[in-house]
Amino acid sequence: MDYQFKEIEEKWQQFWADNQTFKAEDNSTKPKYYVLDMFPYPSGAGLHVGHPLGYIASDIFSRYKRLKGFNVLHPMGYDSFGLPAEQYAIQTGQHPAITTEANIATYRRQLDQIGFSFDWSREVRTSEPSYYKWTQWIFMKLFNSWYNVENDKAEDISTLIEKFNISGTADVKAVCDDDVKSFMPTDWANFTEEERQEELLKYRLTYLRESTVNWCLALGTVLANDEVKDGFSERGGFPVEQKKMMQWSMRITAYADRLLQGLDTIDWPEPIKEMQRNWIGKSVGASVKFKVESLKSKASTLNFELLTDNFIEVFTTRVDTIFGVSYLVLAPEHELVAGLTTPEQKQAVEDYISKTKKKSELDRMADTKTVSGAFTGSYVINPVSGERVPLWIADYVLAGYGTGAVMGVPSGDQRDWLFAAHFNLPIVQILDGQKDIDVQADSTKDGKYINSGFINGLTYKEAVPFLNNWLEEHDAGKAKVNFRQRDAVFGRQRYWGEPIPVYFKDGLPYLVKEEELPLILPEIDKYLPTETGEPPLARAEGWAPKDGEHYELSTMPGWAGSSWYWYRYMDANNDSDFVSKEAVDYWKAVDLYIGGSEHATGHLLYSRFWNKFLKDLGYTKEEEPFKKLINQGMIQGRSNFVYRLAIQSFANEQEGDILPPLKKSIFVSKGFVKQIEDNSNSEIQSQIFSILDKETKLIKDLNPSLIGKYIFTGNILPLHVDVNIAENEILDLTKFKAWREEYANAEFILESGKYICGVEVEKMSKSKFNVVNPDDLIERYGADTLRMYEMFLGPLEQSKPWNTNGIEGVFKFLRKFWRLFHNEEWTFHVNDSIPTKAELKTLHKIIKKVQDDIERFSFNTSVSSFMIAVNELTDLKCKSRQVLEDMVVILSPYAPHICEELWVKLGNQAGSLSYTAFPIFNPEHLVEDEFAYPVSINGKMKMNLNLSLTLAQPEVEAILFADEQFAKYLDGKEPKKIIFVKGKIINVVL
RNA sequence: GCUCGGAUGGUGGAACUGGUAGACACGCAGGACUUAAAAUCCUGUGCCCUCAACAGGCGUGCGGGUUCGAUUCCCGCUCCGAGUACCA
Repeated sequence: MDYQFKEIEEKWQQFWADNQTFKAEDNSTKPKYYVLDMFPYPSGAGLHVGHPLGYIASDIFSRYKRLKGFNVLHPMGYDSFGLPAEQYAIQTGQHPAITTEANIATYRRQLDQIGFSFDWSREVRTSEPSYYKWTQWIFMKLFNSWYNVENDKAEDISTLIEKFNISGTADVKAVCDDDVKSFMPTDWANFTEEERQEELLKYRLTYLRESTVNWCLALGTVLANDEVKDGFSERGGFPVEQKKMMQWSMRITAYADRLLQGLDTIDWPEPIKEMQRNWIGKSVGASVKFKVESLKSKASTLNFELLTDNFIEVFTTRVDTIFGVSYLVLAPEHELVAGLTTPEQKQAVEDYISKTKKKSELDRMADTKTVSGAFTGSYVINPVSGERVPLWIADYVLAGYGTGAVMGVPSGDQRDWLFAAHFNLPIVQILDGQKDIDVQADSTKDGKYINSGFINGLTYKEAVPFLNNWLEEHDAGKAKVNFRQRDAVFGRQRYWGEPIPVYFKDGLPYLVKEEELPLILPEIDKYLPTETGEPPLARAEGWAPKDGEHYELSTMPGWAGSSWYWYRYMDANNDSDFVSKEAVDYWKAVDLYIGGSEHATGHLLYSRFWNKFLKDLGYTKEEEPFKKLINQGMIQGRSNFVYRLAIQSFANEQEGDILPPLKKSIFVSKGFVKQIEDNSNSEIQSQIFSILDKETKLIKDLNPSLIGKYIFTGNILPLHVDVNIAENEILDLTKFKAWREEYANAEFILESGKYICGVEVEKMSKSKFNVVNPDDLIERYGADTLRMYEMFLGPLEQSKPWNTNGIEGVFKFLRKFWRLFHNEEWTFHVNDSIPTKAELKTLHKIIKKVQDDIERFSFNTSVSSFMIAVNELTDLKCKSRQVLEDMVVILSPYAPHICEELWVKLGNQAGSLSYTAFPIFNPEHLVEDEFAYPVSINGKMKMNLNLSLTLAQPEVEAILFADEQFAKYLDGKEPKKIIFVKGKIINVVL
């Protein structure tokens, strides 16, 4: 029978499901391999053709690894908490669990029909209590932990309490809040329970603290930094503002250095690593204290007490330039600004602050050219030189970074230079290596210091440690490392997320008991905040802790459930642990992770953080969770356009009713659009006229009293047309007329009898009619064709527009492959003949090629090679069972359904294909004894010469000079040099 | 601005360590089969010159360099895409 993909694919998908063919073994002597796809959020729109790209690649890889003798873990599940289902719930009242369930069903159906080899017995859903129980459990572990800098790892909070008991805060080196108290063990002993809890909260790895957060009014929730793009929420694009709120946060900053260092140990794409490095933003430098000059004599109204011993701390990466400081700048929001402003400058400073406030976050970011600022009237003292330095405020200093204060060194920093030039502040050269500092700043580190007091004559390398020591000795600063990364806000004022397992007593948070987990998400009547502005969970009736006042009303953010899910897959149905020790010992970490680069600074950073934390507590083994990461490229949409002529009714006459607007649309094929626009094709012009004349006449015949005629205005409107009704840019006119009622009687001006559509690359979206659905393609060509075509499209990591043109080629290939196993009458037919040399050569070429390609994730090139192999075997009329059976195994990771079918027809047991052995490459079959040497003259290829590969240069030269054709090229000249590379090339230099 | 990608026929792309540029596929053109169409099969297809063949010239974004030889390595530039942005 001809290749019946539908029947074959349904049959094998059913077989795999019934037999749990892809269930990974828990106890195996085989080496393990863990292939993971990024956790999908089951959206209502289902999968479009871009989504499965990465899944197909990881599936090919998984199937290949099984054939190579690995015990492969290849799971799938759903990150099923999230905003879209909740937004939908708000609009419709539908419980998000119901929407989510329905969406998951769609996803599952779509995934199944592509033929993925997932181990569905391990499916997880983050919104299931059996799953989020463990997300809550990890939260509790974080709450009960602190970061001990001495051991550079997280430890149970009890070890901190012990330190407090024995020596107070003296021995504690922790990553903690800035406002922790210093105390003696006796003080600790005298603290009340509330005081102790309050203090411990400042050390916990997840903590509650009043902090500035990104508040999104439209979504009614706070957002993490990575969820905000250019001042708008990433989901929905709503404005985001800064607000002070009591919030749960995760002390990810404790891990900043380890997160940074770990990047050097993992095989990830460089751009992703770079994004994480930038996000963490480590700067090595120094903090320096500038004492504030006493203002006693000048301003009697100021608070002297506050100021006398006050200082401003700045962070700098160029402490060596400190003698070049000509001013200091505070962020306008800095808390000291008000106190340090002199009465004379009060007006100017307040004006500036109110001007800054009016600027939106976005304006402030966009406007980086204009220099602005205001003088506070105060001075600070440069600790190294004792000089008075004026204190300014300016919005180029960000309150959120470093200390919110900057020392201005105009000669070394362009931004400072512009500021100084604008406000006439001194620009002092500090290195003899600096050039042209009257034109612009020179940030060089070359040369020796000048105008720099006690570091004059030193080099950069000498000056930095010297200054750091000096500052520390004089209590004026010290070497310091600063990070851009902030702690991650962890609470969301939303319903559809994991409840935070915390209740409150006397205003302090306490964990619920571990036995009470999971803390189930309660039912509520409406998915909206309460009238008093509390989160939706405040609506839950009777939802109260046994002890204490109320539960935490925020829920966890979207990234909570996805920050540890790869461990759950190792042991998905464990009721007593989030994952068993045995499972972790065996599976360890993800070997290959495939997903989009949009998770670079969110999921991929948080996951690494939780992973390190779980390792610190001894629950897991690996410092890094994802050993190798591949980013599949984005599939963009490819829109098709039709071009409608803009037609008007026009009349010269005064009397009578003018023609009604033309009901008929006239479309002109792409090739004529430009010609019409520049009036260069009179034939088309007259064609348009005659159509319009005909229409005019038609209407006037019906109603002779009408006046005027239809004319073409000269404008052409490009309109999106559904990509599914055009093929290879040729519009299917029948389908197009049926597409929209108003086009039923449309007219077309065709080129060579065809209507050619325009093309543009855009985002894939419904409104642009460029969404291609895998279901339709599977219906028409089958899953095996879709799988291979998605790979054939180009390199996995490259972004590209989807284009269905060409899928026929892959489909034809599979038919041709099927035909290899059949005779003219489509009867299955192979024989037991001994393979010929040529057949073996083809076979071993493809064995090697596919093996090499898969291991370097070059799936597109193996598809081409399969085509070549099948073309060759077809030409050789190969019917050898031995060769064809190996072909089935090699192709099976790519096109599993057709291969399963042929495998059984070849006499093998159903289902055994997935675990058979990948054919072993034997290089002997590729050994050639002849080679058609390209002969080039001066590097330009001229001819081929068939020579034995055993020949060395002298023999080759002899044959070459005896060659007639070559003599022609030589044209009597004497070669200067002959380069001979065995098996590669002969190049003659004339 | 900075960082990271990328640029090869009409199209998607191949050429893995410098060694025959354009594999494979789409599209297009011509042919076979057919009453016809679809499907299938065969042939051709980088550009220019040429009726055609032979032969030749030009060709991997642009300009240089290294080399017997460069899509591949080096220097400078242009354009496109992604990320990031007063980070002190």
